[in-house]
Amino acid sequence: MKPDRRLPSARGQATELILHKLMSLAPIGAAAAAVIASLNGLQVHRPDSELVTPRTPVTPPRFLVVGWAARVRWMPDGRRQIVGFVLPGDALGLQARSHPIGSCTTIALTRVETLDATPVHKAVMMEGHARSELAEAARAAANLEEYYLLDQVLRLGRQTAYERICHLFMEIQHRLMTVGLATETQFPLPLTQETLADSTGLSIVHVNRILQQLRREELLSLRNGIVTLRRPDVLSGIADYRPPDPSPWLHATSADPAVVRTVRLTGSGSGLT
Amino acid sequence: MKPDRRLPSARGQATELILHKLMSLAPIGAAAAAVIASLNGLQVHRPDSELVTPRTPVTPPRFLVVGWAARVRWMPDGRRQIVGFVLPGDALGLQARSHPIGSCTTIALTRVETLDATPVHKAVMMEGHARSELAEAARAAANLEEYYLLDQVLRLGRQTAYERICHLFMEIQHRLMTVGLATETQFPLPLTQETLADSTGLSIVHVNRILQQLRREELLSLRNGIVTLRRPDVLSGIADYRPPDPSPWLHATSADPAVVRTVRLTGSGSGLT
DNA sequence: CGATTCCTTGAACTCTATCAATGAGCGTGG
DNA sequence: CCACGCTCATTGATAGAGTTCAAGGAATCG
Repeated sequence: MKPDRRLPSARGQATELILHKLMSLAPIGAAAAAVIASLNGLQVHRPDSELVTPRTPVTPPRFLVVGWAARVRWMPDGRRQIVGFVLPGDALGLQARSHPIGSCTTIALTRVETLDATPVHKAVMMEGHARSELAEAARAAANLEEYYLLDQVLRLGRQTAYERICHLFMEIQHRLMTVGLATETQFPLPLTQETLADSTGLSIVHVNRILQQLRREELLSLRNGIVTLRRPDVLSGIADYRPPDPSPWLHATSADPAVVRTVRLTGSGSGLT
Repeated sequence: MKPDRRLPSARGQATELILHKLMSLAPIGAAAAAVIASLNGLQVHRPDSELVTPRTPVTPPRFLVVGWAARVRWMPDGRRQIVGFVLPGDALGLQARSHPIGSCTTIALTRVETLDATPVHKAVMMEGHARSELAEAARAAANLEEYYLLDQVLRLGRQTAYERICHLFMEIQHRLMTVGLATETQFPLPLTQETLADSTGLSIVHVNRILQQLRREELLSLRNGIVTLRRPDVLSGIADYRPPDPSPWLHATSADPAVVRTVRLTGSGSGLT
């Protein structure tokens, strides 16, 4: 793997991003935060490389911190379906359930950077002290993952092409916002229309036409891999988008504000090179 | 709840069914088998009743032992999507991840009977002795559940109506066979065509036409809620159906044959009244 | 026997896929 | 610097898969 020759604070930003996400899922104390801050073992993966291979346990578990990946399922005739996207802050193979199975491959859609999540995995396993905070966060993350999977089923099963695209964009915007990589109206979308088609169960051509329509209607724009939501309210109405409500998972009081405040994400860079 | 006024051995059959399924997922020793055999707290649920309500923890966790249920997601305009079916032997809310979330309701599609799974839940939680066998089985069951969810995504995203129906039937046949409720060529299907449509993302009318076609081609028949696969090989070819491979989850040697032999399911009754 | 519920069938329509071709952007090498 | 090859986006024309509307039949039940 190539050495990391970018901003010196790259690793720090990465761990902050993970911490930011976990804190949105469960209260995270100083001890748990220290575990996150200690993560290292940066790996860089080239586009199209396989991050997770079916039937092969993920060794070791990792956090994706830069770039996008997708869980993909193939049919023998070449059709493929993207089951879900893996975005910065998401884990690969952290939950035992999460990956070894599924017989679906996870591939990098862009250049991807991952961190070794073994310390978190260990902390989760030996259900010790405040480390159970990490266990709770991991469970919440798995719940979230399932939530997005169910959203995907709803999109594919009962929404029109138009609704599917809107819904997917709202989901991505929401997910990226929780890790500080999107604003209320903008987010990076480093996907080809073919990838979009494989996620929404549509043909490339039709994805293109829906995007044209959305632009024509001035609901959004998409240039240089950046989506701008011009009418977020209208879009979420079209899609009937409902963001997941994390509150049911936050059994305890929400995270200590003091801790939260120490973790300010720096700017809203795209996180995509 | 109505008292159970059917075969005296009903509860015994139910626990055998669960044991049968768990043994297909992980080695189950005598101690763990005893936990299963001790399950009680039979409840009867009427068709259309809610077994699991979104945002409400399942209390207590249960095993479905008779009948069919479905996890359902609604849209405000009345469209609904069935995310997956819950068949005899499946758990409701056993895995922490499994249900409290998802914001999807589980409804009984037929008359349903459930057993209180609390003893199993406790055994899984306090990761004691051979009880970890139950934990392993529970994890494997959760993996399986995810597998079926991914199959559903593939069906909805990239298969034609014809393929979807075939694929779904192969999945159901396979799942019912693992609990002794189906043969190689026959299984009960207590679903209306509307339910089938809501699962496959199709319209009722189109489901009807696909079924007509499959009958006309003599690939299967469907009468009185019984599906007969006349050409299982052809059907699984059409659907590109691949049954989940449990071997990756069976880390240890397969279940003790002596124990297996004690658990003979009685006949192949439909289990559906 | 009427009232439901579910299944079946036909006809018209529409959404989405497929086929085919063109254009824009980009990196490479001569 | 430009030509070439490549990938990706775009557009039109056509075809097909699946939906919607509407109505009739079969089975069940009180």
